[in-house]
Amino acid sequence: MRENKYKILLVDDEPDILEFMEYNLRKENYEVHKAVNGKDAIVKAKKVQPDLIVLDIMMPEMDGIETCRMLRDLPDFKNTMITFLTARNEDYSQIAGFEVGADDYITKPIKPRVLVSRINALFRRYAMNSSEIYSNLSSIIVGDLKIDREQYIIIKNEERIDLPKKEFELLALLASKAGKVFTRDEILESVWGSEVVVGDRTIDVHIRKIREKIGEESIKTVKGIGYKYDF
Amino acid sequence: MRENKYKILLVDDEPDILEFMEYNLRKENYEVHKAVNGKDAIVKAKKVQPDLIVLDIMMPEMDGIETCRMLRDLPDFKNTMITFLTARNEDYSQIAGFEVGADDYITKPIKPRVLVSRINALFRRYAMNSSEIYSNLSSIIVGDLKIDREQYIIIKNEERIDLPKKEFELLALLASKAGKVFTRDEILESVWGSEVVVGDRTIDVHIRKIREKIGEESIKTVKGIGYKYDF
DNA sequence: ACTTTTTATTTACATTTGCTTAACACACAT
DNA sequence: ATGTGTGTTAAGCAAATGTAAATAAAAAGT
Repeated sequence: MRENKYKILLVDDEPDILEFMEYNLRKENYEVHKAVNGKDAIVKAKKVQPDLIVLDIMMPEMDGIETCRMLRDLPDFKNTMITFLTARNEDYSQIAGFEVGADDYITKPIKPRVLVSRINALFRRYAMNSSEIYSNLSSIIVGDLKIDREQYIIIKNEERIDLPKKEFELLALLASKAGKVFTRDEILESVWGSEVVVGDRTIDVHIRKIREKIGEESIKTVKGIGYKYDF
Repeated sequence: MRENKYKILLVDDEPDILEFMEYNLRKENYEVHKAVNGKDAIVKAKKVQPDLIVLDIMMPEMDGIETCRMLRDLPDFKNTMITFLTARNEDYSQIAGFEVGADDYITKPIKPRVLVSRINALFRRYAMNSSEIYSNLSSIIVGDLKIDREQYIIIKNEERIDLPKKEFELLALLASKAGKVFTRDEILESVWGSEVVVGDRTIDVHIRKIREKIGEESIKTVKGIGYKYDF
């Protein structure tokens, strides 16, 4: 178990929303801090060293994306979880957001139930990543899946699954940071490399084949952005 | 059993972390030494000849990966265990440090329990490698195969098979770590040596001849990666 | 030293496998 | 309706590996 509470920093220019989120997250026993703009966020973040930062995208002066970029440039926050708060229809800002290194996003209007379960899920994975399960460096374990780089096989329910190279690399990427949304560009960059140019449907087809082999549930589509491994 | 304690060299630029780890490892009866940067690490390592070196990746001047590379270039530390200390959630592209020859990694923040059990596990493996496997150096047994290095012969089902040198070395390599996929490069490096240049089909032909003699099943092709011995 | 035999490598092609594409279906939002 | 993005399928293509036979190199025998 954990000695002290998880720390969350909420960043939004609307005090009502801050209050609302704070109320719901405190109930879940998180330690909540608040900031009302980008600059404030950076100052507070340095002070409290939160485990998770929730950033509203639309803010006057310095928006969430810019704030995220600045946070990621500071060594302290290279590995802090960051999730965006976005209005449902802002496709453009969403896409820009993930290239800056966000892990997840939550859409407005915020429903308490969704907010809480989403954040709980993030912390579940976060806890896993730092625990002993990682004892063997050549294999990643996430949920009921074991990805063994050394043997180049996947194990699910004691059962071995062989995947071709591209499928393996793609799954390994998604699983390397469960819960994080990977944009199509990130996937291409990482699995195919920067020079290679492939068609629009290539990733989808690979995703489909992986789903065929390990089940439909684990890989979730995030429309307009990309895919994430979830369990 | 072992007459004297295992020696561990801890390398980190933050004295607090050094102290913290030292305290927990001494309790477990390890002999602990410390270094505060890469250069210092190499000096101390030469002096104390540790069994395990724990290297922080993020260090000013010479980082952990660079230090590891330099250590591995010294004949004394070719077989010393090295593990990295890394911030959690660093995706595995950064953990490319393992190509430098690390044995494990431990994530920060460090929990005493995890640290200790992880290091104990490493020494358990270490002890195995230097006792059972090496004491028996002349013969490896995997599945229904016995590989006798001394006599340069293979025994399968009580039956003696002699293989020419290259085929023998190749099979011995694959069998030395059953299940592990050896890339073509690893095979070339290990069986042919780094300077030798041979054609594209050379390995395949040898694999084919081995399969002809010991059966098709045991050596599996992993397309795009290499071969593995599996049973 | 020369011949023979064995082992290693290359060549040229066959075969297999996996990757990508194209064409269309579907879902969802405007 | 129309547009945008993703799902699905099958087919063609390309890359990686398999294979046999020829050649080269090394070892062994005479």
